[in-house]
Formats: sequence, structure tokens, C-alpha cells
Amino acid sequence: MSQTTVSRALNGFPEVSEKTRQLVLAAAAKHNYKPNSRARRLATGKSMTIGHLVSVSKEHEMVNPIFADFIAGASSRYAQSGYDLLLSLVPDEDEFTSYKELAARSAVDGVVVHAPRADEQRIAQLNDLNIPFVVHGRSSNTIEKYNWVDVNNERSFYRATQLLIELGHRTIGLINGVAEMDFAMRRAKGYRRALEENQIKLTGDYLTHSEMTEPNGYKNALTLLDLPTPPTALVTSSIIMANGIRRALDERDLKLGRDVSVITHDDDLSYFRDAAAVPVYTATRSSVREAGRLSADLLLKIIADPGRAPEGILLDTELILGSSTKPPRRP
Amino acid sequence: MSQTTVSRALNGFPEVSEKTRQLVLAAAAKHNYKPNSRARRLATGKSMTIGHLVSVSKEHEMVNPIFADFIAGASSRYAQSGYDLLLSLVPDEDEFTSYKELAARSAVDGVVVHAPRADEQRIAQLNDLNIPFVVHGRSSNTIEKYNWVDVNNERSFYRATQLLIELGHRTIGLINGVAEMDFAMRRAKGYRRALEENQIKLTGDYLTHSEMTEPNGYKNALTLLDLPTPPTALVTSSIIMANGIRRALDERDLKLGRDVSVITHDDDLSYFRDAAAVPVYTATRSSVREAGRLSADLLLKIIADPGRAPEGILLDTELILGSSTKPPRRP
DNA sequence: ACAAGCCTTCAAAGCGCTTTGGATGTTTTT
DNA sequence: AAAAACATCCAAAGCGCTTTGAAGGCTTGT
Repeated sequence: MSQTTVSRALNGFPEVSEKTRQLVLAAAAKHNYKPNSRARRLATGKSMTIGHLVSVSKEHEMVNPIFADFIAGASSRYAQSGYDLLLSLVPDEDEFTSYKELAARSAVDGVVVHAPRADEQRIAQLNDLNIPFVVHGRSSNTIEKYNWVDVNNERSFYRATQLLIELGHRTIGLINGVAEMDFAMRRAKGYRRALEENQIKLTGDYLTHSEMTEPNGYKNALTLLDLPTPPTALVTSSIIMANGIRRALDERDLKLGRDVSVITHDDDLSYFRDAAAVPVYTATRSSVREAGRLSADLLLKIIADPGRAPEGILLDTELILGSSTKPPRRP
Repeated sequence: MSQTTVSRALNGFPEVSEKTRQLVLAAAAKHNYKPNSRARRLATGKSMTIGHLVSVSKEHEMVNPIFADFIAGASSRYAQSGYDLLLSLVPDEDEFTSYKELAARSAVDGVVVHAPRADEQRIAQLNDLNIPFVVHGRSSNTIEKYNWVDVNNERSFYRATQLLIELGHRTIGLINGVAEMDFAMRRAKGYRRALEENQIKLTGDYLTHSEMTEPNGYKNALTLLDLPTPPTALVTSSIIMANGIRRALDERDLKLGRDVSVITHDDDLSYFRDAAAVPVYTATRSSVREAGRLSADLLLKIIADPGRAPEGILLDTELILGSSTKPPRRP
């Protein structure tokens, strides 16, 4: 039987009879034959690989655990479509070099951009390279057209802050992510808008920016609690920081909810799933795993149809009531 | 200039003069030329790719955040050596199918096996496939020879338990990972040995096994605290569970350290780095990122020299004193 | 029964590199 | 100055597939 026939049978072309196809499939299964990826990729001119470049800041070398869940979501989609996932953690200063190199050696058919900053160079650069990509998040100060999947950060944090205000809180802190990150900027904006609309004036002291680690949650919470007028409520960008905040409250003998209310953004991370009947935290929740799935779907669509107009997918968060929010103790 | 010369110049062969090499390099840089990965891989017969297959249990679909740090460590090594990292999250039941498929289509030059069970099929299977691999962890019930990188789990937990006993604790719980996991089994063994050597008899009620999530830490801690004779000290396998334990203590108005001592294993995760002058937790610490680096180094060595005898790298943990351990309240 | 048409199969070219073996040019040795 | 040795470069084959264009085998219509 000729090579052509085998190839066509395996790749589902109509030019081969059903009988022959079954024969080929049986033989392939019997010998555990799979077309060699390397040869196939050279012949087709496609790499069947999606690149995820995660930038790691040189000094503190951190990898946000949300990547694990995002990638878990994306990976499931790639597997379904026969794509491989190429993961690369690069020092943030060589980020673009890495993209360029991947493009030059044509190692991937598309990439996912993680953690865009409000000023994000990579978007224009990738557009120039003309390589299909999807951004997980958006970049406010960019006029480029691009594909993205993001949650409604501003609206979420506006609603969260509004809820606290409605409960009677007037001194509300925001323990946010790194200031340059686009999501952090949008969240701060939502927080500020809610305060302004309610004529609440607060200094910048009530807003902290840092990498979203547990120790930073703890440290920043302590800083806010030590202010002359400590906040009666906190909003935070990550459930991991919320864990740090709880530790800080504990240390000050303050009870979560009763003494200080907390609303956290909840990415629904698999190792922190807040699934109790009454959730521990009142939260703006949106599954980052689902975002991973959607990003992958979108990217695969773009690759299949390169002429496609750029699309943005905006995910709404749910505002979930838990037991970490109550009216302030002494109103 | 001929293709041969260019190829040799770029790949550092001695048959080309330094002058020509510089010319070639300059031209390549100018046109941003990189040899096409697909063609190169077909020609050399190597994929220059390492596979990491992370198994995800079908029902609860969880991805342990320690992967993020482990992979961050490994990835840095691959980048140095020009290897790509192929990440695949597979439902645990098709784990071996995935390995076989990767091997059949020869998509990777080697793989890292994550989270081995005490009874681990994959090791024998990979040996049969004759594909280079390194196990992160070990498998107690396996007679196969294989390469591995592991921490001294038994000894760590023996020492941790011993420390609590020396402080005067007699009722000590262990909040462990999933029972089938090799590391969990070894940790339980160390814990039991310390109890036995000190003639402490405790029922199995003081030992819980579960996925190492924050909610499970919370839930299991509550279960132990509700026993007729509640433990005065807890050992746990993950800093994420330790966070859950702290939440449980908080809810019972117990103070960490003062009322209940806790020792946790600490993988030194970047988002939970316990770097205070006096650490929050007394811990058995070992950087999982470093384990990732070592695993990658070992795997690359095996690939370079397939005849190599299997090697095991045993990492010792540090027992770090923090403020979560004190003598029991009423001795 | 023969041509027209379709279904099925095949031989060969090509994907963009690396690598072998040979050719050319240059330097050193006698 | 000729021969030997070496340094440098090149043409062509081959990696294991996919895909094109053509040939062979069957069926259908008249």
C-alpha cells in the first residue's frame, strides 16, 4: 500500500475508500504507528504548537499560581485540537526577543500573551511580527487592534466597593496588584469611581500596589490597619493576598467580617476553591481556567482563519456574598 | 555562500574559518534569520523538546501550584540548552497513553514524571518505551531502575514530629496529601516512626489524607480539633494547607503556636515565601524550584549520554524554626 | 461491447534544514 | 618548485512526512 494512501487514510481525506481506511487504521493501531511530528510539521509547514510566554521579573522570580489554572484550561483545548503547548518562562526584559526568536524559527503557530501592562509594547510588536496571538487581559494605553479575553475588572471592583459603601463602610482600602499591570489599573479605577460617586475622600494611603503574594497581603494589610484612621473594609485583588490579610487581622485580634470586612477577587483557583455553602469570602469571582479555555478557543479560531477581525471577549464576574462582609462595627 | 557553510557557521563546526563565521553571523542577525525549527528537527532527528505531563484527576481537575514553581526552575535550564518545554495536562487515566503517543510520534527527547504514586506504573512503562525520563519524587513499590530527584520526606517528617514531641506534645496530628502519593506515604512513615520511638500511641484518626488545598486544610484541621482528645500540635504537608489550618484555628478562637503548634512542609513557593526574620511557620523547607532545576539538569545529562547509569538525587530539607511551635499549653 | 466518467491508488516532488564526501584553494614541507 | 598537508567551501543526498498530478480499475450509459 502506498505512502499516499496511508497518509490520506490517517488524515481523513475523502479520496480513500472506507474499507482501505479501516485497514490502515487497524495496521497503525497494531504497530502503534503515529506519523512523526517532526516530519509532519516540516511537510505541512505548521508547528501545531501554541506558545505561552510567561514573563518572570528578574529580581523576584515569581510565577503567579493563576498561570497553573489558566494553562490547565487552555491545555485541554489544545489537546482536543492536536496542538502542543510550548511553555517558556522568560525574564521580562527579554520578553520580546523571545517572541521574535519563536517567530523567526517558526516554532509556534500562535502565542498567548500573559499579564499585559497598561503600557504594553508586546501587542504592537506581535502585530508587526504578524503572528496570531491572544492577550489574556487588555492594555489600556494601546491603540492597536488585537484579540483578547478579559474580565470586567473595573466594573467588578466598582461593584465590590459599592457594596461595602452600602453596608455603611466609609474607610475602605484596596490591596491591589502591581501598579503597571493593566488589570490592577482598572481595578483601582473601579474602586475610585465608587468612592467618588459616594463623595468619599480617601488619600492614596488606602491603596497599595504589590505582587500578589500571601506575605504582601499580610504586610499591606498591617500597613493599612496602622493608619491613624484604619479602614473598616478592604478590597483585594487575589485570594492569596486575602489569606495574608486574614493573617494580619488575626495578629491584630480582629475578626474577619465582624471587625474588618473583606472582598476579594477570586479566580476560582483549584487549590483555593471557596465552595462552602456560605463562602468564606465575599468575592468577585471569575474562573481563570475558563478564561484559559476561551483564550485557547479564540486563538485556534484565529489560526484557522487569519483574515478574521480582532475580537474581544469580556467576562463578567459574579459578585458572591460570603461571610467576610458585614456592616462596620461602630458606624 | 553555500548552505553547508552557513549551517556549519551557525552550529559552531570547526570546518569554517572565523572570518566566514562572523560574516554569516552578521548576516543572520541582520535578517533576523534563525534556522527553521521544524526543518532542523527533522534533519537532526532530535525534537529538542522536553515533555512535562501533569496528571489531572478527572473528577476534581486540580493543578497543584507547586508545578508552577517546579517548572519555572526546569524551564530556566531548558532555555539555557536550547530545549523547548512541552506541557501537557492529561486526565490521569490516559497518562500512559499520552506518554506512548509522545514517544510514537517522537515529539520529545525526554520527559519528567510528576507526582509519582507509591505504586507507579509509569516508571516501568517508560523504561519499556526506552525514553529518557526523570521522576520528581520516587516510587516505593517499584523495583525498576530510574532517575529521580526527591526530598528526604521520611526523615523530614520524622524530625518535625520529633521536635514537637521534644517540646512536650503527645497528641499530634498529621494533615497529609493523598494517600496513594509516594511522598505522602513516606511522610506518614516518618511521622509514625517518631511516635513509635517515643511510645506514643495514637489512632489513625489523627492522620488525614486529601488533596492539599486550602479548604481541605481547614476541613481536616476542624475534624482533628473536634476529636475527643484534640491534638495540641499538627504537622502538614503543604503551606497551602497550613493556611487552611490557620483559618480553622481562627474559627475555634485558637492561636497558632500558643494553643496549637503547627509544622508545615514548605516548598518555598514564590507566592507563599515565608521570609520573615522569624518565619511564621516552623517548617521543613526545600525549594521545589531548585528541584526543578536539578531534574532538568539530570534529564539533559541522560539525553546527552544515554548509556548513563540511573541516578537518584536526594535533597535534604532544612528544619526551620518559626513562631508556630511552642510547648503545649497544659502539659 | 465500447467510451465516458468516477473512484481509488500510486510515483515523485518538495518542505528547509544537516551531513557526507568530494572539490578547490592555500599553506607548509622537502 | 613540486608534493604533501591542511583549511575552506560546495553539491547532493536524506530526514519522514504531505500533496500534486497522473494512472489504473470499475461502474454506468448507450
